[in-house]
Amino acid sequence: MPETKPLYVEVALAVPLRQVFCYQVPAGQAPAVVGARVLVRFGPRTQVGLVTRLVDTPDFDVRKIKPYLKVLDAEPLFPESLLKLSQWAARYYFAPLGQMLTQALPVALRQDARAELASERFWQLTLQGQEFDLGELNRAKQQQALLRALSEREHSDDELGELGFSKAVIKALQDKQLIQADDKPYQPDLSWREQLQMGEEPLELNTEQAIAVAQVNQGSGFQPYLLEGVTGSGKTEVYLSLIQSQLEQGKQVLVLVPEIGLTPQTLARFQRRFKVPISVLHSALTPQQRLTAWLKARTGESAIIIGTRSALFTPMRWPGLIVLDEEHDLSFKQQDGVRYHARDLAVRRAHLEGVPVLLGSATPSLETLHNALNGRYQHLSLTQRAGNAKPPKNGVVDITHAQLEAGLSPALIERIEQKLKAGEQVLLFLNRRGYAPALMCHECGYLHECQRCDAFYTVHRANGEIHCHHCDDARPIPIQCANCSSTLLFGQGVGTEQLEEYLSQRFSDYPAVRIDRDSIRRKGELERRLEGIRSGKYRLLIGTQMLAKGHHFPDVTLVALLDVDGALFSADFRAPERLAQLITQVAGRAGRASKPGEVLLQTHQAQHPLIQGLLSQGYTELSRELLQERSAALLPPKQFMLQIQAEAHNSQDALNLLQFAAERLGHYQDMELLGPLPCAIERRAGKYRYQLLCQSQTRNQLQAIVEAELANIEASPYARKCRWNLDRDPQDLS
DNA sequence: AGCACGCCGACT
DNA sequence: GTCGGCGTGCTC
Repeated sequence: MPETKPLYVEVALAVPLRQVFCYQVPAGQAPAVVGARVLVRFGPRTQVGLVTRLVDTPDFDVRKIKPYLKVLDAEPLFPESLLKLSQWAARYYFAPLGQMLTQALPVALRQDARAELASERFWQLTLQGQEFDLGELNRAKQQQALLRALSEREHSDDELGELGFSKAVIKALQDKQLIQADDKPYQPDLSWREQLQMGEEPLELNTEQAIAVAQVNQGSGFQPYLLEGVTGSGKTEVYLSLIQSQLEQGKQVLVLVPEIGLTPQTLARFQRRFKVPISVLHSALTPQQRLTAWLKARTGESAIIIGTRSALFTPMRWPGLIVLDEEHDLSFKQQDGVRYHARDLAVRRAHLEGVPVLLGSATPSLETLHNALNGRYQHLSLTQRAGNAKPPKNGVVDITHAQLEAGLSPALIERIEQKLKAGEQVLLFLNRRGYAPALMCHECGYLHECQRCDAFYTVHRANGEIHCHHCDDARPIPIQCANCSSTLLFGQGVGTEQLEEYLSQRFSDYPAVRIDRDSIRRKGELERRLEGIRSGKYRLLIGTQMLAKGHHFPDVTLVALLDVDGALFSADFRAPERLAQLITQVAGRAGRASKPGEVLLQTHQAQHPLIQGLLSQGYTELSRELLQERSAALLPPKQFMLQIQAEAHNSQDALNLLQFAAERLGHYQDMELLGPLPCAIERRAGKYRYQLLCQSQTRNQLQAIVEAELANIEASPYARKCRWNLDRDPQDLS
């Protein structure tokens, strides 16, 4: 039977409509391939879309179908596995395919950028340049140096940039006709696959590490692993060893890391170990840089691809392994657009690619732990600290009746003093930036409140502002109370800025350093401060979340968490898990083999079961108990959750939609509903926010019910009167 | 989401 | 008289 050529293509467009659109193949042309971008006329505008299917009989009025304007890619942008992954994710997260695909692509490709590595420009001497006497350029040292470099061999534009030659210098020599450009088509350098060049020799693995490596290497095809390794147990060495095995087979490895600061450290360590091309994808790249890294992964030139959440969608020509480090980290969950979880999609991708996926953490999420304990994931454990380092000693400071100074109890101040006098470093963790979390009037007690949010202004002394952390509104610190005009205003509560100020006075002989979003605004400031800590210049380290991630401070022997009470009574069912992870992670920043660390928690709730459990058993055991509690309470990961969030300037507009959704979804026996409830901060940037929580016993039930009802909800008159979104497997119930 | 169309208030 | 407010509807 002769094959009929499809005359139409289905195109996914970046519009929030849960459908694809049909376009005609222009007369006389071969159809665009699935996975290629096409330029189309969409209503009154022109858009870039992705071909998802070829069809010969469209289910749309043929007379209304327009031809597409132009094919942008001769080849699919993605391998089939990534197109499948995007389709799966769009369905799972109840998102339009076009939106999911758009998020999966690098920004440059969402427009009509060419999906090919540009030809490389090489510079070489002209005949005139070869005969040129360098002495004539004694007054232009840069030009002289460039000529000298090029007289040895030709260099590419990029290489010259790395050597520090400016465009101006190159241009000057070109104008003098001493050098010329030669554009050569890009040729991927795949030599790493022939012969793997090592840098540093691998460290010797301990027994547990060796077992973990052997287990993964013995497996074949798809298999998820949880690598549960206490801090300091050498997870990275296991990653490196597994990566080496893959590289030796000519396979690429994708490494996903959390969003903050970890990338340079991890990158440096990988570069020291392997002399292979590494692509790095993170948020600070320009669209063009990102595209280049993406393309080098696709051609197979990059042996290792390191990146944050969205790097999950980087194509690989020879995929071998996916590693996701600090798998419990919240930054793997996308919080706008399609709210996908990079950890869950990494497992899905590994399945589609037929490769192993390794999730690593000292404090695994209960979701992953659940999968490991029930056998869906293979469970690998590292329980020994490298070099026999002792685990930190934990303790509680009950501050029920204590007189606090800048949030510090006398007992803690004394302990800090002892440590400083002994020449050691101290780390103080306070998850509140700014000077004080509120501005209070001494006469009338008024707390200065943001006009657009249900929240108080945070006082920032350094720049003389009060700042709302929820809507970003900022204004000068008022001189008079907004309520009674008194001038007796003071900061209520303690933030990192105030803590630093206090400690700098109290322990003026010991330099303090603060690491939070405010203090490291300037580029390179974080690196400078971390270097100062490593070199021992700073003795007192003060920080927020930021200090809890990734970095290790071997000379710190006392870690104190100043205020853990807030999280003990949170409405979010994940709060205990998060707090336990945070405390364990912060504690893990400190100490080394010869100097074990000590961890102190300041709390009004010294007897709280979570605190006690954590102190007596540690995360490994406590997490199993928390998991059982979750099961008993029929919460995730036992059951499956969808959060519908709505916001509007008029609260009723948001509530109407959620009530309508609750009414529709409430017809199903297999669906349990909670709400509509106000969000933790009900009004934010002038909008009222509510949520509806939907739960089912199985993923499939949830999928089927929501799929059946979504169109109805969307078509309701309320849907247009508010902004709303779906968050499957929500991580943050605020 | 955009963008056009459309139907009512304050301006040259 | 028309400039422009944002409500409603549509996009292969």
